[in-house]
Amino acid sequence: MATQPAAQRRAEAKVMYDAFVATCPTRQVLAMIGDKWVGLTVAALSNGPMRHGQLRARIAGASQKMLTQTLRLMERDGLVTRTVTPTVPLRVDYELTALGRTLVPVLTAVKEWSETHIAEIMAARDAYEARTSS
Amino acid sequence: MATQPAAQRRAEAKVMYDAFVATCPTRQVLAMIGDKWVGLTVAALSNGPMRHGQLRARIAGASQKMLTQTLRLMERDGLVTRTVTPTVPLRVDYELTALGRTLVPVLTAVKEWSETHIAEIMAARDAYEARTSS
DNA sequence: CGGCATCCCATGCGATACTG
DNA sequence: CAGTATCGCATGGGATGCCG
Repeated sequence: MATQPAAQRRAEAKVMYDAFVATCPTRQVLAMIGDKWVGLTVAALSNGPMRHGQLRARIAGASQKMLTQTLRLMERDGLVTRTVTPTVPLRVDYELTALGRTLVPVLTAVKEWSETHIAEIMAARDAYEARTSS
Repeated sequence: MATQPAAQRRAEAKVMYDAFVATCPTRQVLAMIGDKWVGLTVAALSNGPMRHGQLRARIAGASQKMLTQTLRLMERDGLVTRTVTPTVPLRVDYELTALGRTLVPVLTAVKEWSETHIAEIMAARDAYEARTSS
């Protein structure tokens, strides 16, 4: 079948894109903080260490699985420390690292932009709905 | 079976969470800019209007479907304008709105945080790998 | 050229049940 | 109490082909 130019170009582009993503810090970080639960977790921990169960209660809506998964991810990326106290029953505390705390202002900036512009966004959505459903 | 406390509490918590998310500006915005392609698209358009095809080439890795979908979403949220010139062949230009441009500094802040701390993150990942695969 | 509809696979994520 | 494993549905997103 010789070559399949279109498909091949696509494949190459994808590889290049993947490589790009792999080396682009911003994309990685955006994926991280854009994660469904990371933002909330950082916010919850910004007041001090919390136990797994406390976080569960604080975040309400995250399944236990998702919370664990999110915390593991954040631990891996050096945003939180995980401290196990092997008593019975077990006790596990999570705390923001120095790196994790530097993320707080960034999330605050996003938060402020959000609160400032949410009304415009909602208005745009309403206008869009009105325009398209006519 | 009277009531099913656990399941019921879960259900209620979920409803409350959904309501919370629906009204929490930050979560909505985080979901928006955390979207796989929105960040790159804003970056691409920050230099001026671009045509659909140009964006395709610029972003390389986004399928046509995803690009269109992303642009629609951004149009809906009032971040970009979509201008159709009904020539043959068709020509469509996208441009950031005033609202869209206010988002640029926020993304820039994220970008700067990323570039500053990516090394730490990578180091944390390596350390984590080394620790867990031992 | 740009957009939409269809098909289809990969992944995300919740529910549940079990282990330490 | 914290975590893991399994299942199953819902969604994301790519490929392709047709229409304006």
